[in-house]
Amino acid sequence: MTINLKQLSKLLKLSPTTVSRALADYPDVSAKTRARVKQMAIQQGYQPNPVARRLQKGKTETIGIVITPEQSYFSDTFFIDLLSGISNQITRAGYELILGVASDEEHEMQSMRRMVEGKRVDGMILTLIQEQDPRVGYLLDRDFPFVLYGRTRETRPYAFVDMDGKQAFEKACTYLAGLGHRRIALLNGEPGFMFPVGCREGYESGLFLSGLEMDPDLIREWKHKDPSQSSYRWTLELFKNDNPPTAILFQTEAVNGIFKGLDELNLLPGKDVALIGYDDLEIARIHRPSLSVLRPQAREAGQRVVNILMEVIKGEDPGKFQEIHQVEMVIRETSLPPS
Amino acid sequence: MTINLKQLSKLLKLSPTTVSRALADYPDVSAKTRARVKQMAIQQGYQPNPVARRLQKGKTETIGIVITPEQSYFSDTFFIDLLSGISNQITRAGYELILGVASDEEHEMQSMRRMVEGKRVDGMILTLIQEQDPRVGYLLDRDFPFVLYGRTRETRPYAFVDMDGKQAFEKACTYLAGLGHRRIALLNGEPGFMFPVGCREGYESGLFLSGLEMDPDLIREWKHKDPSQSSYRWTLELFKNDNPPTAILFQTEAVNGIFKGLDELNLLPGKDVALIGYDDLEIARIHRPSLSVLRPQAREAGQRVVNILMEVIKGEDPGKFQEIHQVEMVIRETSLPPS
DNA sequence: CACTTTTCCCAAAACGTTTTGGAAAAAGGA
DNA sequence: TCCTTTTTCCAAAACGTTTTGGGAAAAGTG
Repeated sequence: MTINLKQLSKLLKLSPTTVSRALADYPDVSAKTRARVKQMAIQQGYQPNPVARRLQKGKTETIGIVITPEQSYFSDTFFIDLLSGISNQITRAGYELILGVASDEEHEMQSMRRMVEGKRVDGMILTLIQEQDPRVGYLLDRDFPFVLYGRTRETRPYAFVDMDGKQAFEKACTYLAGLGHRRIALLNGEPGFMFPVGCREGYESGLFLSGLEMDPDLIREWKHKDPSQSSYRWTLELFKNDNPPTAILFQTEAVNGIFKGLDELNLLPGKDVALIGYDDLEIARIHRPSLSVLRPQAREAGQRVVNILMEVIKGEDPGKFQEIHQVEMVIRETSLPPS
Repeated sequence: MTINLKQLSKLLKLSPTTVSRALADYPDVSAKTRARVKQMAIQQGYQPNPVARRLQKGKTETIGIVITPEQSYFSDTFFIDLLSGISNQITRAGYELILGVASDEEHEMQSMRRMVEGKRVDGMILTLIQEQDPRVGYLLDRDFPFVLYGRTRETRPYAFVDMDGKQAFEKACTYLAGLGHRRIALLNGEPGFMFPVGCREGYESGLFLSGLEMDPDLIREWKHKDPSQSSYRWTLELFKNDNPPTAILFQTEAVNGIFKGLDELNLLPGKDVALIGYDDLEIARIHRPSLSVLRPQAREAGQRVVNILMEVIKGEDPGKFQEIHQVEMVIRETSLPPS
């Protein structure tokens, strides 16, 4: 059923060397035999055994990624889009993507160490990055190729692809201010992770650029493990304020809790309170009124992550690859002027 | 940094053969040297190169799975739980899980063929099974090891782990009937897939056992690609009925659309209409009123899938492994008697 | 003690590629 | 024609394991 190189070369009355080189387009095999070899290879359905190739090449041709279920991150389209971009690009390079699922931070590290120290991968992709992320230090210490989707606090140079959360939230904030909103709240992600840091910077910068004061009472943080519940509570709390917000910025994962909170307060989303979420999840499109969002291009980002990782594996300086991608704003029905 | 077998054996003044056999607990190496070898291996941080082992053993020690983004299947906890069970069990066996992400059915097949014909995996795991599933025929034809999470229409014997959707829906249906509901609707999954078939059987059986007539007007089907939108429309349509339902059975993925539809009709979930969903997603727990659900044990199922696949790879008859797991019912706040 | 059995170890082969370092044949140049 | 260069091919080594098939030494047996 599956033919190997030796058998194929016998069929062609050539040496395995020549067949191998013909298939790899080496110039030292004549055009005629090259064509003959390729045709026979196709006819016989020959595919080089990847395991043997890996051993000889000293590469695993494999990239590793570890995900954690808690990352409600896994919501809808966003993460799967990222993964889709990653997977396709890896396949295109003839590589493999191996997946670890870890229940907590400890197992996450354990799963990564198994891949790295067990020589199971040539490079790692990291997501859901923390401000102080032990994984980054670990990989830098042993000079192992990796790329972050996101950023962390680390002085040594490393490669990353990140969304410009700061610019995104600044844009959303100035947009709302431009509509006349004066009390804009931020329901931010969990502290400890890197992404909310940028969100907050953009939010503050947006307020400043619009000549608005920052009010600590209008900033709240929800939890990854329980986005809906925590955002629900914070929504109620925001409106206990004497001078409640007329607009809220948040991550779309938290939208269910916000809708629920507003509903309980008899406030209509979009009408009584303007809303702009980060991430274009399905719920954002189908909800009535539909949700205005900041839309990161997760698929493209995933592809870039892989392309960069390939360069780093080749030996390029990781510090050269630090990309910050712009985020577009999609105005739908929940971003009207204050009533 | 990373030591290999030859270097380790030199350090121990033993042959590579003996070291290899010592580490593998062969009886033909003395207890004393075995201990010595193992200690040195740990001290030197030796780990056998998996690629070399795979080549020699003629196995890839790798399992493949292909997912499609359209499977809104990916919602929250369910799929990630399944994947978590799969991943952990695979790691425990010293194997690897490689992941393909395919945008449509064609690429799904293509991704699988690459894994199978490219000798990249020893076995495949299939999810989101269709009634007529070309993947199953393909794998059976070439006698390649695989296990389904789900079932399909196929006469040849094959291994699967499935949830007893029939029993689950029957249980939910008779429960609601027992509360006094006489008009119970079914908002079923997309035709063509296998799961909705069982749901429908259970639903009909439940009605029958409760002495209720089946009414085709109370059965609707939503689309995978757009669960919320389609279920929203069907919800509105259900209540155009002269004799509308007092309860709805459905898959929890579709709950947003149902809530939206009920809201628009000024019907209170749980109070005016009883609801029981299949799958215990986050939204089910956090919604007020909280949603009664049928809860499949996805993690355990994932582990079983892997254990079975390992047996099939060893050469066991796949027909021996056909498991149907019971589904528990979690009564929360949306399953009250009719008002 | 002489023979058989058991214990313990190892050299060599094998897995299926790619790379290295030529070598033979063909072509080009005088 | 003879020498040099180019073209085209290949044998052997290498990648790092595990398995095969002994073989020497130690232990048991009569």
